[in-house]
Amino acid sequence: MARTPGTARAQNRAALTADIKATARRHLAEVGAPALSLRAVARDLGMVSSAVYRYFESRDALLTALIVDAFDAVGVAAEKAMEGTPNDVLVRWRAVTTAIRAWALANPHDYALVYGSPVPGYRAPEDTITPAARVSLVMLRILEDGVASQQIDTAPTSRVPRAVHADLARLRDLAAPGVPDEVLSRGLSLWTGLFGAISYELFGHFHRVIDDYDVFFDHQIRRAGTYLVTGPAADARSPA
Amino acid sequence: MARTPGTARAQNRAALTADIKATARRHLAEVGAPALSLRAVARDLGMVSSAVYRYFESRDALLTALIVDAFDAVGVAAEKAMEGTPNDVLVRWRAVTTAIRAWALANPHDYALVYGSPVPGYRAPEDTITPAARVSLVMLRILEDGVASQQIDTAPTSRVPRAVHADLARLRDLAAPGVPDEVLSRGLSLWTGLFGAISYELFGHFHRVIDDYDVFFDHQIRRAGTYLVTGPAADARSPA
DNA sequence: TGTACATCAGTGAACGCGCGTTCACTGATGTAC
DNA sequence: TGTACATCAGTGAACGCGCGTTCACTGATGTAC
Repeated sequence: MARTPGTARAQNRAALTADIKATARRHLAEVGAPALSLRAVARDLGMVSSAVYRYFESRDALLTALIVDAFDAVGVAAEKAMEGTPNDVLVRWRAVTTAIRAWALANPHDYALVYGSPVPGYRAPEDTITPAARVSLVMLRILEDGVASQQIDTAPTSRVPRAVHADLARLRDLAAPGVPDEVLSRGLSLWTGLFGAISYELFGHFHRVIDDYDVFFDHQIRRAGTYLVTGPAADARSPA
Repeated sequence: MARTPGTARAQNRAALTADIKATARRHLAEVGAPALSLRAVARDLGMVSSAVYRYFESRDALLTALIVDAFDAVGVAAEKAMEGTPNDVLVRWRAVTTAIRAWALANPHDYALVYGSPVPGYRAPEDTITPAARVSLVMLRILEDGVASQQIDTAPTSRVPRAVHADLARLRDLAAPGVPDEVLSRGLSLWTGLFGAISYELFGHFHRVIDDYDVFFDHQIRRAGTYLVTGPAADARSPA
């Protein structure tokens, strides 16, 4: 059992690392990422600022940890929403997107941290790529299962340019076997659209335009789900 | 002619105000909004930091001016793209969205300033609302003309919840006469989707997924245009 | 056209503050024999 | 089980820096008569 706990020192270390991150997240929620201060975090924990350097090698390293955690959190939210749903594209799409939005509303600064403007001067290391992809894999899974069970109309509706096909093919091989260009393309469009909708709401661009965001979002998501499954109107289709 | 020029002092004032803004924009492009420093701007102009207070009452006021300018700039970009186009929804949609993306790519920090995370501690005054709306009016105009000329399929495809209808009705009365809920709803969805797509690209979320952004964007925009005009597939339509 | 006064632009010093990071150090916890 | 040494956590002072904003001031530009 000496596996997780380890020595008392190691335990303390793990606990304090978690404490620092938790405090940093609280500060993040108050002042935003660019103003996040290592000294303030230390002060809040009753330790001297230089002590934090035993746990995080720099302010950027702390930010990276927060970013990784945020990506993981939104990934977990999406995965949980997916769990236990039947293989019904509309149901899953709605459950997952609703969960992502709910997470964003509950953690606006984490959302802004990962989906808002990049923090100036901060360069994301490679370690963030895997956690960042997590939430997208849920989406791709919906597409995959939806195509496999023939819920999603896969008929091509527009010519896919060669360069786009190359990108989609790579993505398909990597994480979405069996999902044709047509559906991947539709899916990516809805996916970026989802984050556009959440950002618009969260960053206040619908101020005085939309009053009831909950209902509006759900309505838009249902529309999007329909489009995902059926594609555009038949009269717009030009066989490839 | 004493209108625009005015006294020599007033001219100097106008010129220096413009210089300060221009310098601030340059700094913005280098360090981002949260790190924008009034002192650094002053230094760069060879003046003492307190002198800037003759022109902008605070750092926030300077930021507000930059925000207003950015909103105006993207609005102008969209308007210019719209000018001279025939009343063809697909052509206009493509021209306008392409212009907006081009502006964003050319001015990433301005884009981030207005469409990215809000600057922490900064509260946008009401003066930003009108310039912020400018670019959206172009979109609404496309819808309006497209509906009036019967290019856009207006057949309802899904029940619009009451709360959403209320919001859409207000928007219609304000800026989009004659555009039915169905089309407004579709349009808003594509509109937020546009900014989602640009943000995804600009903020690096498609790193290692999409290689050729130009082609990808254009492909997605054409898809979206088709959807805007025709709506979802007929078999998905449930008459209201 | 000329003078007297008011307005304005820009200066320079100061206030009070916070930041990230380094470094030599003390004292506690762990490890090897 | 006990001792000697190595590792580590946390301290406190310091470096060097930058920030927004205020204020009393000088000197130039404008305005009214």
